Amino acid sequence: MTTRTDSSLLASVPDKSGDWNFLKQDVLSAAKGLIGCRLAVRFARKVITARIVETEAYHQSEPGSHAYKGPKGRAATMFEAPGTAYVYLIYGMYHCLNVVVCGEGTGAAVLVRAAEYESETSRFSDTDNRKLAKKLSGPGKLCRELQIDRSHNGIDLLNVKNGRLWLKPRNGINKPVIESSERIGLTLGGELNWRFYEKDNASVSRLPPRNR
DNA sequence: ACAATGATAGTT
DNA sequence: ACTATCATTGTA
Repeated sequence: MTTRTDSSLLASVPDKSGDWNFLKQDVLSAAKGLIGCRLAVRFARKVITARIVETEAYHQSEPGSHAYKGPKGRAATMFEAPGTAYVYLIYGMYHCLNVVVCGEGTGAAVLVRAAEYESETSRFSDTDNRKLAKKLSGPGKLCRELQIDRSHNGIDLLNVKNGRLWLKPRNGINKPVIESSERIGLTLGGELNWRFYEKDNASVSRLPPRNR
């Protein structure tokens, strides 16, 4: 409830105008910048929006990334234009949604690990809200719930028209408070703190690892 | 702790 | 062709 002008708060306002240049910068800036952005998904009767609260960065320069071995097979999508969707099947039963970042010809993407539904939570009970908060909390759960699969691989997430799936910039003035940790579930590249999530958000998929 | 489930990449 | 591995999750 502050009334004076705070320049650190105003600094994030340009995101509201739909400036996606941060996706074309380094992969870590892109991963952090996507926290707070919204995912819009068109269903038959409505458009659902969900606010991204957890991401992971992947880059061709490190062995944890599918792009490490070059633009072959499924990883070819990671070398396409920033804003392209990279969707793949994992463990035979789940899908993972990534946003391709950096530049065309560079293999880099940001895994969308968790999001929260944007609206109509307050009129439910606390227990219902806790359940709702967990619906999109994990890369596989998010894709299952939003019905995202490999048919969405390669689509342009920055093109609002005629799409089923697209990105919207941050809404609101405050920048999310972001923390980082190691990426989840990797055997290679596990030492990098390339996972980013909004502090204290109930929809984040996991707490940071206890040991260091 | 582990099973479910299938694409992928590496090895015969 | 065969096999191990997986950017996961739900159940025990």
